This record gives sequence, structure tokens and C-alpha cells, in this order.
Amino acid sequence: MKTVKAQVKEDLLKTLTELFRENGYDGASLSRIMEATGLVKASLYHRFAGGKEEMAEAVLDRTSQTFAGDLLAPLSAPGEPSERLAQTAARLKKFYRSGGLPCLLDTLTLNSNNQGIRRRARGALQYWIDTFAAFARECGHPPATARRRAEDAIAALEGGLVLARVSGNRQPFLRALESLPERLMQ
Amino acid sequence: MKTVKAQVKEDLLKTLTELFRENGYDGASLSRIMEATGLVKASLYHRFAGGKEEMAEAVLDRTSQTFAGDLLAPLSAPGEPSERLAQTAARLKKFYRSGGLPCLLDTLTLNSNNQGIRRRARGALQYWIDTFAAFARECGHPPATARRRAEDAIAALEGGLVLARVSGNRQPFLRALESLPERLMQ
DNA sequence: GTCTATAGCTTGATAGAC
DNA sequence: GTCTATCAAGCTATAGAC
Repeated sequence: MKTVKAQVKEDLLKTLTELFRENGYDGASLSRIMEATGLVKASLYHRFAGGKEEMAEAVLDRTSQTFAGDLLAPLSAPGEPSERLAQTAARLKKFYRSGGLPCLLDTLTLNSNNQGIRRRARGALQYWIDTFAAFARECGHPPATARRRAEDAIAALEGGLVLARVSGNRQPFLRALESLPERLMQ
Repeated sequence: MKTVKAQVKEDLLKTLTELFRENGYDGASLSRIMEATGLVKASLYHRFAGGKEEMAEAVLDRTSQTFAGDLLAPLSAPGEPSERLAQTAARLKKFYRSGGLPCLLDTLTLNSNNQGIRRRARGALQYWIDTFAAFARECGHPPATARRRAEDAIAALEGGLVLARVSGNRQPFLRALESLPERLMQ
């Protein structure tokens, strides 16, 4: 019973994530959300009393959990570093569909003055950087270098996603993925 | 007489560029445009019969001209390569205010199904890549390598801008600028 | 070439029945 | 927890006077 209800909520959040990710905050209008979820506005407001802002915040929270609990988890787990990084790279590749899907941090922070959204996006990016940096330190890099390499690696990924969206060319994103070992380990 | 008129138009385009750049297509509403330009809607439609879409297209055209005629011009000019690249880097740094200002290619292509906008953004990015690649070839890189390095250099810049917008940290963008020589020349 | 005034639609959000 | 019906406000766009 409870698991069924939780699954329904999870499916709803999945659909909302897709919408905000591909259309941004402004572009994810309630009418589009209604169409995609099959729920009418009043029903959506029953589940998210805070309206669209609360939906976006829930989407960011869920995606942060995905990053921490799945995509980046291997980097904090035991095992051989190169293999753990390869796992994270493979999961990132799938998550961004080889560059075919945008990043929420990019699309959701544009023109969003909402404090809850900005704080969550900032926190999610920080966690990503911290995790990459900790892994680089484990691989022998001094703290300052590790942080720099972590930031540059993520910037390469994000930039690759921008280029993919603008021109359709996914190669820069894929190369950014492939370059993770030399960026964080060597 | 004519130069005065042209200057007025140039100032208007400058204001429009700022608005689209920082707020995206959806966020740059006509009311904000009215406020920023001091013109009322009907006056704006007198200058841009095609409405907001035509404004965005004009902004992209103007920015493409800025890239070709100013920012990237040194790379196609005679002189010592390292000095020419340094000039372009300095101009890019100023153009993006050290990472404090977003890139139109990123903010204007989100949720924009308009064909004219997408085509122009794609063309502008292609020109940027081509110019970087031609410079890298001049510096001795084979064509395929040159293109790859050009794409990766621009991805690093675009990613740095994303990180700057999300977290406020401009270091990744500044490092991407500083790394241009080793990316395109060495 | 600028303005006032207005049209028509979409937006996010609520009230209240069932 | 879902729905119908409705709201005020915002949006892009246009008509027409000066």
C-alpha cells in the first residue's frame, strides 16, 4: 500500500524532472505539466501546496539524491579507484543520455530568483565538486590541486552539454567523460 | 543625421542584448524590455515588426558581428600567434566580465523552438569553433586535432560560465581563459 | 516614430463540489 | 485526492490617434 503510493509520487517527480530539465523553469508551464502528468492544476496543488516553486525544489532534491546515492556513490566507496571512476563515468553518460539531455543546474537556474532553487542548485554543484575533489585527493593530488581539477572536470562536462544543446554535437561531452581519469587521477 | 539614428539603434540593441543574455528568451518579457529601453510596446513593434523573436534574432546577429569583428578578429589577423591569442583572451574576458555575464548561446537557446534563433545560435557557435580550429591548425595541429581542441576549449569556457552562474565562482572560467595557449598552440 | 488603449490569450493559483 | 469552474495578473500583439 505505502510502496504503491510512494511509487506514484516517484513517477510524478520523474516526469516533473524531465520537464524542468528540458524546458527550464519558465518553459515548464503548468499546462505542460498537466499534459505530461495527466493531473489537473488543482490536483498538482494538492500535492505541492507551494506551487511550481515547490515542484522545482522537489525536483532538485530528488536529483541531488540521485547524484549522491547513485551517480557519485562509487567515488566514495571502497575498491580500485580507476574502476570506481569508470562506474561513475558510465552512470553520468547514461544520466545525460550521452549529452542528449541538459543539466538541471543550467536550465533551472536561469532567470530563477527563487532563493530555495538557487540554494539547492548551489548545494548540489558544491557536493559534486566536493566528491570529485575528495576522489582526486585520494589519488594523490594535494587539496588545492584536487579542487581545481574537480571544478575543471565538471566545467568540461557542463560545457559539453551546452555545446550539445546548441549544435547537436555530443563529442565534446563524451570526450569530457573520457578525460575524467587523466583529470582526476593522473 | 544618419549616424545619430544608427547610434540610437545600436544603443537599443545593446540594451536588448543585455536583457536576453541575463534573463533568457522567456525571462526577457516585453514589460522588462519596455522598462529597460524606455520605449512602449507599440514603439518596439514599430522597430521590430516581427516582435520578440525578431528582437532576439537581431541580438544574435549583432553579437555574432561582435565576435567576428572584434573578439575573434585577432586570431585571423597577421602577427605573432601567442600575442594574437592573448588579445582574444583579454577581449573574451572583458566580454564575459570575467565570468559574471552569461553566454547568449546558453541562455537564448533554452526552450526556444524558434528556427531563426536556433539556426543563428548554431551558426555563431560554428564560427567560433572554426576560428579557434583554424588558429590551432596555423599553430601546427592537424585538422582533426585542431577541431577537437577548439571544441574542448570553448566547452571549458561555456562550462566555466555555467559554474559561475550557479555558484558564483568565476575561477573555472578564468582558468579556461588562461589555458587557451596550451589548448590551441602547444 | 511615438504614444494611448485595448484585444486575446496564457500564466500561476484558488474555491468548492464530490 | 480528484475534479470543474473561475480568478487576477501577466503575456504578446495590434489598432489608431497624433
